[in-house]
Amino acid sequence: MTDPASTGPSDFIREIVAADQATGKHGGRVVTRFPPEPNGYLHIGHAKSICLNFGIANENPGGICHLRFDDTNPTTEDPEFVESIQDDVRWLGFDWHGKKFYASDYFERLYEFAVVLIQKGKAYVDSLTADQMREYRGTLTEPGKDSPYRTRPVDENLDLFRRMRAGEFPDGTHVLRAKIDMASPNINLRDPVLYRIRHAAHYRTGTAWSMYPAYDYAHPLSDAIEGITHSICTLEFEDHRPLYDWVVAESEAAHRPRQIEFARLNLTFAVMSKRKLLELVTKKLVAGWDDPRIPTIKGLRRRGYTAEAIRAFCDHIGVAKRDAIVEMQLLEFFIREDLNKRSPRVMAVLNPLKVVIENYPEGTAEDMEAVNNPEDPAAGTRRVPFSRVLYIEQDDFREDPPKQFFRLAPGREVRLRYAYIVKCTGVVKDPQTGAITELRCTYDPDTKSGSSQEQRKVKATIHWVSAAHAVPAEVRLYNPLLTTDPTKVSPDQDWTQSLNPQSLERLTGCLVEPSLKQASAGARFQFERTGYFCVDPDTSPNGLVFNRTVSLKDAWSKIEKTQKPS
RNA sequence: UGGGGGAUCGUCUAGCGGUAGGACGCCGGCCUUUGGAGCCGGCUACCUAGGUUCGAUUCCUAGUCCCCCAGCCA
Repeated sequence: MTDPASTGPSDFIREIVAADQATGKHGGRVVTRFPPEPNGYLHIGHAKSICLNFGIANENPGGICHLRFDDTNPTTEDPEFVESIQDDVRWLGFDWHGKKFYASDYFERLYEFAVVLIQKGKAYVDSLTADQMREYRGTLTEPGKDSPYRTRPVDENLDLFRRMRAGEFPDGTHVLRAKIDMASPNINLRDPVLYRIRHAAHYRTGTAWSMYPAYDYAHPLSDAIEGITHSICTLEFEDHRPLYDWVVAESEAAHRPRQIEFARLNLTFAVMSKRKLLELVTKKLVAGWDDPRIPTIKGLRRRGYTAEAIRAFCDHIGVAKRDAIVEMQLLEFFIREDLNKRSPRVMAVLNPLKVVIENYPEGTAEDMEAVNNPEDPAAGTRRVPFSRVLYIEQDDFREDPPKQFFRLAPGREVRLRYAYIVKCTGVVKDPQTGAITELRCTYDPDTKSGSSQEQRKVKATIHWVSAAHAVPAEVRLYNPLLTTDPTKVSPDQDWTQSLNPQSLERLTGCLVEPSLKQASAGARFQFERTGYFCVDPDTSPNGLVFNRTVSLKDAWSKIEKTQKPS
């Protein structure tokens, strides 16, 4: 038996690559590419593709994965996106080793290929309007019919195409189309558009061009030019493959890449479409591309996700052709698993409840020794100040404790983590509202953490902070952005209606242990018993701000739910 | 009612004619100064119907269901 941990991911695409390597199909070369269009930020779905393409390249000796910006539509693309994409790929831990390309680099060569196509009688300039073209295209069940311009002489096509480039015609007046088969049952083969006129400035080529190549033309040729061996894309391009192959073959490129399709990633309760993500950002329904509630790489990163966790997730969801929706819990599992090993533990009280230890001397404090990470002895220990007045979590006290509630209640004992066992002796309430404002407790000096007298067992240990030493902080809790399954929302209704109004909970009165005072943006911690948190860039000298990356698994909340069936 | 794909535990995924496996999740238990982590055990699946075969999730046939395609988006 081989150790599954040492074999790495395996899937049908890697099998194809391995088979090609075995037969020497590409002379031992493995060249993949990640080809984003710079019209938005990368999200977790792109991460799957990145891990696949760069992963395959990394696994094969001499393999390489190109980063190519598929920038053939100047109206939606922007250098801001180019920057963010590069940043995200690097952050995820991948390197294109200088192989960074742009489809726009190939515009001149693409033009030359197109001229050859025209000369061969394989492409023509069509002057139908967009509406007419739609009519001529036919339907799913009826064949299309030839455009009257389909038989335009080569010389005229050449002249028109040259003048399209020169900018002589307004948008929409002409297109260059492949001459394939208007009766093909595959609609993509019914003379697809190769070039369209667009008098728009391109972020890289400026106004040099007044027409731009279409994806179906630029993409296969870009792959061929770069010597891509395996061109991996998502399922919706499956029926474009005959066109992909046609373009490569007709252009007589020296190299023949193979397109292979796989199912894109879907995640429960996550907004994954580029269109919707853009809508959230532009309508300011979220704070930006890095809002921790959206599954962009920037959002996940700000939320506290690690590149390692995202990569582990991508390696474990697999690559296949069936449509699938991965449960968010799986992503959460991988971030918990990673953070459990690496993040230092601290005590932080999110919803403070004041506790006075009546028999503890006033005006003094003692330092308690706390373990930084029980999973990593090398992380050492730290000192946490303890004193007479503390704060504990409101959830850790119940005046009328339900069954199986092990925490503090009148007359009950709990251990204060790394400190003493305390007993609740009294409850102080607001005379007007009846709300609990303070707990009175006594402590047992013989039960100090780590002391030799420490024999007594209590059912629960709770976290705390010392009132005189604690540091105030804001804590942001994130809940799913969508209240309903995104795939269940009918296309004609406004999907933003299903946004969860409680997706962001800002807790402003939190108190954290003093060791956190100097924590800098990006630092990750486990708040004991609560979850994993990271310092948000909004943190300033005026105050700490934490994001909850993910909660800890919570056995009590499950018990509680079964107790009160609603 | 054209064409292209796909159907295996609740979810994701393996299987390549020979005991249907893993992960997440869920349910028990152990352990625990985090109701965390860890450990142990359990749960649930081959879309249907025929056929080939000693033997079918796998091969064949016919169905059923799901996804994608009628942008001058990618």
